[in-house]
Amino acid sequence: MEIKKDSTEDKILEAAKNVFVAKGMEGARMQEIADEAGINKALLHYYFRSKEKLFEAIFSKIIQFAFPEITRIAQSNEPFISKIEQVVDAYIDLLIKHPFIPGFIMKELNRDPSGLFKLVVKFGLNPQVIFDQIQLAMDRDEIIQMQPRHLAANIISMCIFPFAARPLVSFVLFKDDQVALNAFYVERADVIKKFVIDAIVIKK
Amino acid sequence: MEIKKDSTEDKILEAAKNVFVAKGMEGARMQEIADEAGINKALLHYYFRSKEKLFEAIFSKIIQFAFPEITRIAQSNEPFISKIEQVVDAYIDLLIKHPFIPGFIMKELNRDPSGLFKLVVKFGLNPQVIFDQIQLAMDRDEIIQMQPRHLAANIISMCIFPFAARPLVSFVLFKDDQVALNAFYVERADVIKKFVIDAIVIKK
DNA sequence: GTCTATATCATGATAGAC
DNA sequence: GTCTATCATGATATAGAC
Repeated sequence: MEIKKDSTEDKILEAAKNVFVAKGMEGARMQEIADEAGINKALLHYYFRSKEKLFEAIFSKIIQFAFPEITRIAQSNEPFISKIEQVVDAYIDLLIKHPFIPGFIMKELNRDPSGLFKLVVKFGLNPQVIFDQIQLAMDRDEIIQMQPRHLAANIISMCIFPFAARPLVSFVLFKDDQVALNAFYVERADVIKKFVIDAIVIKK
Repeated sequence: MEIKKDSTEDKILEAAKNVFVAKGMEGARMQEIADEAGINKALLHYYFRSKEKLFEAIFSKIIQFAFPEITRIAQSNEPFISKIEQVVDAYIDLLIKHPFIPGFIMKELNRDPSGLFKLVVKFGLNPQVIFDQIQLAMDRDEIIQMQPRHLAANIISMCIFPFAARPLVSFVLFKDDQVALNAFYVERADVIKKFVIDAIVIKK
């Protein structure tokens, strides 16, 4: 996610990422992006024809980053529980390193859903593969019976929501104590894994 | 959440709610609010001095609505599990009736956190009461040991996130089949209750 | 490629008639 | 209270010199 090189185009991309992430498409100002990049507004339009095009460039980069290859993990040959653990670890790790991603995506998701969908399709996220794997684990009595979509929703929700609502979590749960907040996020991976396993694994 | 009466002020509030919810503070246009209310822009400024003030009026109404009295449920004298069930039912019921709330709050949460915090404090949400109740249930061996903040985060996440990310859930999980999507939301309450209970209740 | 200066337009806000 | 007309600002975008 570090775009930084030192060409002008890279400086613009890095600056635009920061401003768009902080303010969103509507809140961002071309002037602010230019200032942050250390250039002037005209150059932004020279490299990217319009604000819209610049935003799309940034948005696309971030989406690629935000959807890790969970389908790949899902199709591996390991036990189902092990796959869940890997997915949770992969997500929490990504979110700790780039905590701005959920807030950014959720903001733009409500503004212009179609823009996101094109990219989701383009990067080949295939939910059916995941549901099939869940169903298989149920048929094998590895886990209890439940609708695959709900299981997926539960896991993803517990991973992403505390990051998407970061300002609220910080204030309500930790009175803005950032050290405690960061510790909380690090703990999330183990907490979620244990919680899910206790909920769905069939005790023998 | 229905503001509708028929005075001009009420028409403005209703129109402003719709537009602010759909577009957010930055995306909303005074012209559009005026059109939706069937009046002209000047009247908006006559009733509410500025866009900012109008937004605050709407935001405050919605926040009051979004934080049901979970502290009240928490302090009742019922078994802990029964309280969790009531909280989940209350939340899902609210979200099904007003599915726009999470998206709206999350958008503004990232734009101006302090505005939300003032209101959260004002309406007296006290997380410590909830954590104490969770701790008590653990001390009584009703549920397994885990950090109260994580348990709360897990439950709230599973309730809210699928609504906050509605366009994504609709597209990725249901290919925009709205009937199936609505059924999914109705099922959420029972699914979450069972999931949480299986994860934390100590089997005797 | 990079800059200054400017065109063009949309928006929030106000003045003033009725 | 409600309207029309207008202002003031600030934004995206472009023209043109270097």
